[in-house]
Amino acid sequence: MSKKKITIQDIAGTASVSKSTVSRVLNGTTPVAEDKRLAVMEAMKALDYKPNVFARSLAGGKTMTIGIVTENIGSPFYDSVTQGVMKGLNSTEYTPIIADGQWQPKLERIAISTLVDRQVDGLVMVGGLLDSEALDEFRQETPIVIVARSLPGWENESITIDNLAAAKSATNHLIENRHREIAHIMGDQTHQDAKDRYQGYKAAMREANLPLSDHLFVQGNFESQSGVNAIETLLRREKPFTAIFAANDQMAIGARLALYRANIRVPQDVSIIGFDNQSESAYSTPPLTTVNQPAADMGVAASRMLIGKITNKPVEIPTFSAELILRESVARID
Amino acid sequence: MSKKKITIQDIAGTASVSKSTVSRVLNGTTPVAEDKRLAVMEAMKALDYKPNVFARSLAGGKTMTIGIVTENIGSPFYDSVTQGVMKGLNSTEYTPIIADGQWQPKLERIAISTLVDRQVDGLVMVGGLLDSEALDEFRQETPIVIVARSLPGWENESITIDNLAAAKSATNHLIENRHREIAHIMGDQTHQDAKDRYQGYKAAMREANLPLSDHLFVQGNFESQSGVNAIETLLRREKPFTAIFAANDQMAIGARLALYRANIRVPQDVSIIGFDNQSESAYSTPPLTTVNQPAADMGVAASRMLIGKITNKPVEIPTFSAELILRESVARID
DNA sequence: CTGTTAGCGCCTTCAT
DNA sequence: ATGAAGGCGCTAACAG
Repeated sequence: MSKKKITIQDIAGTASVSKSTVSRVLNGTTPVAEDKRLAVMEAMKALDYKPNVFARSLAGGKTMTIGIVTENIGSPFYDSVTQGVMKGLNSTEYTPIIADGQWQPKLERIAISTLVDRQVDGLVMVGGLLDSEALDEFRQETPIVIVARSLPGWENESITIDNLAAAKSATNHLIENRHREIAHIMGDQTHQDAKDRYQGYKAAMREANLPLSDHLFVQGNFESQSGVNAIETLLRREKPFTAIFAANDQMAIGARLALYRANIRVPQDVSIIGFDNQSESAYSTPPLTTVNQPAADMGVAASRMLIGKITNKPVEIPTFSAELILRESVARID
Repeated sequence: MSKKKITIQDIAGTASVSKSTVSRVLNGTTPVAEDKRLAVMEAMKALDYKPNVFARSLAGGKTMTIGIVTENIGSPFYDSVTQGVMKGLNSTEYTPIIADGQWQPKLERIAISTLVDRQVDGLVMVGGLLDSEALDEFRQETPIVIVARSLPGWENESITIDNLAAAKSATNHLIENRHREIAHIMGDQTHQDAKDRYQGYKAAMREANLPLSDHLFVQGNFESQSGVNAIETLLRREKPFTAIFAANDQMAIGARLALYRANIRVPQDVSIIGFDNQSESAYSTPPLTTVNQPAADMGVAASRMLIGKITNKPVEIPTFSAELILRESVARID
């Protein structure tokens, strides 16, 4: 195929112009006479010219790469978001490079450093644990956008849903179906999302004048197994409950399995609501009522927002809202 | 933080040597006097020097990036593999850049081109659809390793398990539990894996002298919904079956849901076996017997193999085997 | 509008 | 063993 790499010089030659002119039509930085422009484009086509990314970066400063920091241990929810980010980048000139934080502040920091050292033109954090100050440090070097995580002080550069409101409406759904003893399986409280969902649950209970007894809360960590454990804990407490609101689908699925083992029927005996609308929830037996977060769309939005920042184009922060997906895991109490 | 970028020149200055020498200790290309070496290293530490990837690539030729081609629509199994690849790269000097083929030959081709244009030092294909010839075209430009897919002619550059054998042993497990009417939900037959699993199933049936009736096969596409549809089809045929072997967990889960809806108990009435050991399978009700593929490990191995090729180090092709994970979805017929 | 001249930061002969 | 010089491919002033 491509024997020798052809450069800007080559096409400059066959188009009888200077390198600069070629560069200009390439980047559209300065107007170029139409005829020359065409000649250049033709030459590029003919020689199958591919600009050298590295030379370009070296000379120009911009690397046309954007860094994505993922936290790949954990919920597939974040994977969807990452997919979205990449998809958003797909239609642009930017290439994503990914580094993994694995939900460990130390590694997250390293990941960001790696990316920054690689001189990415921008950074999108998919979730993450680093606090505002830590990120501020990097923010000076490169624009950053945070998606699927709410961080105080970053309202203008992050994309999230209102977890509190979503959790509240999920809980309300249970209440409307006449449930009174509603247990909550909490997510890892180091995540703001988990806290917000917990608060949302409490708010709903409070407004409905339902007691917020300690025995209704169980600590989980967003993983399925913690859902299983949560039910076991709940059962051991021997206090009645007719519904469960889990802070994510994985724990909800785990809970559902534990109930199955304990011979408790869903939804006849106990109703369940999850969060995130992962595919697992749709094919659970029975399918799980859950809260849908438009993960991929949020990712796409984040990428657009970042590119907006990079190119100094006006960016408005899109709003995303969660939506309750009604499925068979919730029954009405009569 | 780092106000101005410090270059090889700067550290050359503070270490009182020439740029060349710095470059040499940096790359270990030529012996350097121990004292100077130390001086340089100290300077680098002191100034927090970070080599410029782009300059290095421009001048040197190698870009220290490896491309990963993913197919992100579909099974989370491939995600695990990709994770593995990235993890394997993590401990190296190489940075991964990802492009997505989305299980579309056309896009896959574009993805590879993008990566090759970016002058990646190597390429790992996580799954994929392009045929041998198409890949050969790229192979000339850069080393390629294929993982989680078997492609004729690429035995020495791919990492897979023996899908046929695995499927056979899964089917045998059913047979040993005295099942005779075993249905098979096939995966997308454009995937070699799907074909192999189908063949494995048939081989097991044949060897056990069980009839291979047409009404026992249902075409699926690896997605959960196709598992649901498959059961509906099967039920409509009104031919007896006591067990199902699905070509992946997602379809198995879908099948399980459809059975639930049809009021058919698992495993009392029908047993199920899936494939891939995705987390969904472990928390299904009941948990699903499945075939485990060491996805992440395969990914890691692929990255090592690729780097071996790139650096011309001796690489031996590691072997991975699948393992049947016994869970509650299979019952013995008496 | 367009050609010329400098580098960007680093690696690599080539002498020494 | 080490410094000097040239160049990787491209962009960015700077003159015309």
